[in-house]
Amino acid sequence: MPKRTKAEAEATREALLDAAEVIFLERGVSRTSLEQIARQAGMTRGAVYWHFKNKSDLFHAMLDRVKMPLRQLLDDVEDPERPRAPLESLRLATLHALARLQRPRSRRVHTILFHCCESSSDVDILDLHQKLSDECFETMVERFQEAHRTGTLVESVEPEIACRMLMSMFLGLMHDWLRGPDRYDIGEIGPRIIDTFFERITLYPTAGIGTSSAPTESSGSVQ
Amino acid sequence: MPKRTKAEAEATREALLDAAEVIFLERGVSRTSLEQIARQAGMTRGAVYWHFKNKSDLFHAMLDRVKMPLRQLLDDVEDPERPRAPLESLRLATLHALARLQRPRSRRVHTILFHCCESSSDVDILDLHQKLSDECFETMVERFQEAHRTGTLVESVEPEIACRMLMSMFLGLMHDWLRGPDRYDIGEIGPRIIDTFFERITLYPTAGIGTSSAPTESSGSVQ
DNA sequence: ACAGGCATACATACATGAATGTAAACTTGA
DNA sequence: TCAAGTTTACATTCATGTATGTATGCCTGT
Repeated sequence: MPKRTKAEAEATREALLDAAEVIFLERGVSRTSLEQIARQAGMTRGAVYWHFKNKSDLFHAMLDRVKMPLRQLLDDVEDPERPRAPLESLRLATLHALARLQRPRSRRVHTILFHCCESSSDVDILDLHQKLSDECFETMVERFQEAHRTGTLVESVEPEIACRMLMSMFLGLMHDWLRGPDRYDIGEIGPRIIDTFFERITLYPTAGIGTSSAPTESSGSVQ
Repeated sequence: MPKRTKAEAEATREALLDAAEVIFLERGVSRTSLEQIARQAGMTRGAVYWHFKNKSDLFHAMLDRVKMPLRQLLDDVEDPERPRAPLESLRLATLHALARLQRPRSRRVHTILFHCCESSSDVDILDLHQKLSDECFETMVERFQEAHRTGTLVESVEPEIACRMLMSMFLGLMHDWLRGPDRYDIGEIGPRIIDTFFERITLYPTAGIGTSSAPTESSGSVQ
């Protein structure tokens, strides 16, 4: 029954993307044909070619439905007008990114990105990750540098190294957990890892990280 | 000129695997045909099908030429009769694994594993990583537990968490660096990351690790 | 030692199937 | 009716696996 209303057309588009997520996940991107995606959505290849130029286009559209967590992380760091201690801000952002990752769609798409698609096949994952990673590093390292200046970051820990440690840990944790999400509860392990990391590199002038009563002064710029 | 000597046949086999590394790297595994591999090696598909059952078999043969660094890491931890402190043994093993990764062949193959192949396409990467990762965790966590018992590991750091931190950091660093090896010198950044990590979780009864005799105080476990 | 015979180490040819992209038909909402 | 949305049909491309061809190295009997 062709030709639905405009809303229905949009619904089939979403259904196609949903289907793509499922099939990409279980067959891998390169091994899934557009017909498999169409059938999973209850359509035919014609519908796919109407809404998307080709598989690569569909893939990008699928990615666009989930904001990348690393980018979202940065946005949430900047979030309120209320300035936090830089390390605390980074910690919360990381935890938030971890929480986002557990949402079904985000989890599926990132699993596909990490484990079910090749670099130079249908989409240039390399550049995609590259830009995100670089942008993420540049923004986060400023926080670490500020923490280092203000003495919140343990002095023997270089800001650039701390930043790469955090990013590597997060990346590695994603990679490992998404490989087999049922092996352990990321909602429990993840925060413990993040918190332990920040606990080990943070110098507390007065109180601890605890819940949120982190001290935000220590304005004695050491230099 | 068919039918070479036995040594020559073995040489073509190696040439085919070399070619596979190159082409897999630049085209991705699923997009490379066996003919492309054969031509890169100066052969035809007949040679490929003589030496290997199919693309999956060839892929596994390629993997077999590089011992997996994580497994090699564990072997080297156990290496001499001389018993080391568990954390120091882990640190050295990690550094050694990092060094191995920089060797051209290892680097190429691991780049392929991380970025140029899908999970359920030609080989089951998931299981492959899974077994390795689990085995690695089980062995390493014992070391961390021992360090925790003997007081070498900072008490507020749980052994299981420390183990996952190290593994995630290493995995994430591999993933990130192999994505664009020319962005930074892993030979310099890597060890600094590893050393900083162990410096931050180690309690030194008397002296420090390499150069830095930094005492890790701040043991006032808050909360 | 050497002449056959056989297995080896490839190359070539072919049959098959599957995925792609496009064009044309169809069907219904606006 | 017109165009958006979807189906069906078709031509093309391409990789795969296999079957066959073939020349050479190696071995064995004498």
